[in-house]
Amino acid sequence: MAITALKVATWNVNSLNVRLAHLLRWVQTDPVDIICLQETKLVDENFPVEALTDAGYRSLFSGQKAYNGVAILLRQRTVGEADDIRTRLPGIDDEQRRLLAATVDGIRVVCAYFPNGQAVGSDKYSYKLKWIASLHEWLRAELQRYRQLVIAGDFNIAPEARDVHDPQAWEGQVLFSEPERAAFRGLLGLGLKDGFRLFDQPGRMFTWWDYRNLAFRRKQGLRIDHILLSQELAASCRSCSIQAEMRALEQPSDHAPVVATLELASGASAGD
DNA sequence: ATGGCCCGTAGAACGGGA
Repeated sequence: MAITALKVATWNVNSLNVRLAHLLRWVQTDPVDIICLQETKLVDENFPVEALTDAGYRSLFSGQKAYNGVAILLRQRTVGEADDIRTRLPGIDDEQRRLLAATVDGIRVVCAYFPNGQAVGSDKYSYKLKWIASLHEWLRAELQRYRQLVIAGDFNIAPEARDVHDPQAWEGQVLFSEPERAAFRGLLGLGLKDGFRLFDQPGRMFTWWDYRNLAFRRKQGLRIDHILLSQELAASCRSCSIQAEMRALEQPSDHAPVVATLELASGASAGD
C-alpha cells in the first residue's frame, strides 16, 4: 500500500482573467494537485481551458457573466477523472454560480464561494444565511455518501476572534457576526474539521486583506478562506498553510491561497 | 475621514466585493 501526498488548495482569484498569470506561475513552482477557485468572473466559453491543459491541469468550471464563478483544477499526472459533478445547491435556484462538487479518486471535493452578505440585516445577508443553511443540509447528505470529503473555498466568515485583526471593531459586522459564526460552527458540527486549526499556527494569520488602507502591509486582515475536512481526511492531513506571499505580488488578488497537504494510503496512483 | 482600492461592464460612473 503506497502513501500518496495530495495537496489541495483554495484561492479566490478575483477575476481569473486578471490572475491567470499568477496562477500559472504558482503551479509551475508548486504543482498543487487539486485547486478550488472562486470569483473566476468568466462565462464558461471564456474559461482558459487550453492554458491550464498546457500547465498539466484538467478544468471543471461553472461560471456566469461578471460575478461569482467557481472552478476545480485537477492535476492530470496525479489525480484521476472527475465523477458525479454538481453545480447546483438544492433549495437555491438562481443564476449565482457559487458551488462546484466532483468526486476524484474517491474523494468528494466541494468548491464553495459563500455569499458576501454585504451588511448585517440586508437582503444579501439573509440570502447568505439561507445559502449556508442549504449547503449545511446538502453536506449532511454528502457526508453520508462520502467518508472522504473536503470543502474548500471562500466562506466569507471569520470563525473566531483570532481570525480577525481587530475583533472589537469587527464584532457584529458582516463576516464576523454571531449568526454567521454560528452557521460556521454548524458546519463543524457535521463532523468537519477546520484544516488550518488542526495545527499550531502563529497569530495574526489571515487570508484576505482589503485593497485599501495598505491593509496587507499593516497586517489588517481576516481569515475567511477555509479548507474543511471530513474526519477521515482530517486524520490524514499533515499541514495546512496560507500562501500570504501571493498577496504581495504585483496586481494581487485580495485573497491569498490556503493549501492543505494530505497523506493518503492508496493502492495505485496514476503517473507516480 | 461619513474614505481610501480593484474588477467588470461600461464606454461614464456604478454595482459589488469584504
